[in-house]
Amino acid sequence: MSAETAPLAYVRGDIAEILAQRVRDAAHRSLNVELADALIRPSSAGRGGDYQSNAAMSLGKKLGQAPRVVAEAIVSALRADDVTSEVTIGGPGFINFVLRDDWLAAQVSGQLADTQLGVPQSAHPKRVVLDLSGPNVSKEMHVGHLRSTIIGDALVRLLRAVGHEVIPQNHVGDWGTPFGMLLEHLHDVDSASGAKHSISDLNTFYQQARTKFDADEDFAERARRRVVALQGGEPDTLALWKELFEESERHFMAVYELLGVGLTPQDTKGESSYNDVLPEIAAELEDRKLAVISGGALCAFPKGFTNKEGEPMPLIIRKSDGGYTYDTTDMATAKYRAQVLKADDMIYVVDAGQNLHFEMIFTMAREAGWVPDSTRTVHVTFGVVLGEDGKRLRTRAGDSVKLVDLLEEAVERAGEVVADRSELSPQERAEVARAVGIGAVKYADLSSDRDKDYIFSWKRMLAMDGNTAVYLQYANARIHSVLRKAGSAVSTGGGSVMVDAPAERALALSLARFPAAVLSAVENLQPHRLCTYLYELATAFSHFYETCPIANETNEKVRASRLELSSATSAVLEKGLDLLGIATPHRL
RNA sequence: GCCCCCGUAGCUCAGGGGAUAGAGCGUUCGCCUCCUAAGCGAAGGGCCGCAGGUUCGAAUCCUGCCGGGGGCACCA
Repeated sequence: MSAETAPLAYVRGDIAEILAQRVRDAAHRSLNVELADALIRPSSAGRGGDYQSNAAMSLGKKLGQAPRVVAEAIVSALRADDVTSEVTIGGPGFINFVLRDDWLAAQVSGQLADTQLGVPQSAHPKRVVLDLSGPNVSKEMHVGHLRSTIIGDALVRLLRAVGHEVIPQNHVGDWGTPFGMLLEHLHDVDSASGAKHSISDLNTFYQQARTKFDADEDFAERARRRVVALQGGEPDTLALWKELFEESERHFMAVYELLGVGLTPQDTKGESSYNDVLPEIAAELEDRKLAVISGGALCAFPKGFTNKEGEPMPLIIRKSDGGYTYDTTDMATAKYRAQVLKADDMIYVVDAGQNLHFEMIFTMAREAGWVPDSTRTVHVTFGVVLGEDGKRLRTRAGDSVKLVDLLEEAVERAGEVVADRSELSPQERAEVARAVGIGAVKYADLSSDRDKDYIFSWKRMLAMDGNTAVYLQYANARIHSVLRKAGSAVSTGGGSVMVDAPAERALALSLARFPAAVLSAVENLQPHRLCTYLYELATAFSHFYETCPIANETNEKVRASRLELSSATSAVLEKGLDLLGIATPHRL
């Protein structure tokens, strides 16, 4: 037992790591084995422990001993009294750990005084180039851009939180065949190209151009020539293009602002910015025999990819008409990110449909020696946004839903919910509606496994119960309310946390797991792991709130402790939601 | 034809080698003279798509099927 030993002081990071180290040490001392993994996991429900080690079973097999005997050997050699109050062996050889109450209390106090709330900085900080959002110039942003933008932004925040340097790259679609169509069409209908065009005009123009392109061969030919003019830098064409670009970027920034996403014009590095190097890219691949003419086009064949006919599958580096494709642009982009930006990691947050394309690009860029083996290339995929009918989300007319409309509706719907909150001023209500509405949309996107398609449902995402942003925001608002009532500023860690009641203990344990949740989200590039954690924390708080009086508690020491637990919960909720890009109003 | 993703409670989703598979919604039943009831508690609900295999142990890993989605030569 632990009574004689002082508890281990506050430690940053995943608390399971501490137990893992102790178990490895014990296994080394008692059995003379090096445990690669102590297999520490949160305890199964109802087993009375906080954490368990599952290492004895496999180790027993390896050593030819009964798992329970191995477990006993490890436990007898274990030196963990400063962390645990009880260590038992259960079942075939599970080692169960109960953490010391006073250590948990010290963890929470320490966290509260720590600006990082326990989240450790990476021992090997990396430079991460992260591709996200990627809207198209002259098209309004639609739901198709939602996920890349939201998930990408959350990943930027998460990676930075653990100490990585992140360079966001907004690879906007501002070049290529569609612009030939669009520019040629604009030229047809409005030869005085100095006229200003709003983004929704452009959206309409775009659709008209598309229709004309498909129906009118003469127009299609002119459009192709217009692409060549654009790529060749013909002044009038370029001037008109620039207008489109600037109007579009104003629109993008307005959407990012509304969404609360940190992207700025400095992060924009569109397809057009690689235009000048495309000939060099093609020439280098051709000179080095990495690309050959096939069917009239210059093609590179990365190893291991075949098409329907079982033939090698190409990246089209230069079309038979001399133009370049997004294969070329993406090769140039990969080279730039690896060699100019000197990325350690290159992350692309792009829908799952592009998987084959990026696998080919990554493979070819490595074959060309542009991306070194030491640089990690990751395609962070995500599924489609579905309507409640289970089909791709569309408007009634069958068009893709404009992002601005969607977000405005979110704020409006949230506003209706907030309307009867009489204690809020009109201005506060507007701010709260925004935080709740936008938060709901973002959280709905972030809270389930990104690889899955998800069903967009207003009713569910704005629900007060369950794993939603509002529920978390509400929990946090309640805490602020309690703290106001208590006349206490948000505590910054007076070290007065005591862990006694079951609900206090459960809350403290949940708080102490925050760093592990962040690390898990970062390592797997899965924001939903943090969401799941935050929901568990909010649930633990709700239980604590129901069963433990806080501001009304008469025992001063207990009251101070509970206020500090509440403050810590608020701090973690706010930090956690901030890492997801979600606002946390103090009043709802 | 080949490749990628998905299949867990009626619905929406967690869990991705460990003990008795968890939430929320919906259903049923409780809880506001008490810090925000936008809340909390309880009950009921499961051949974890199917079949093999690996393992002391499989919802989890492997193989093959079935079902859904996506991709596979000059659009991006």
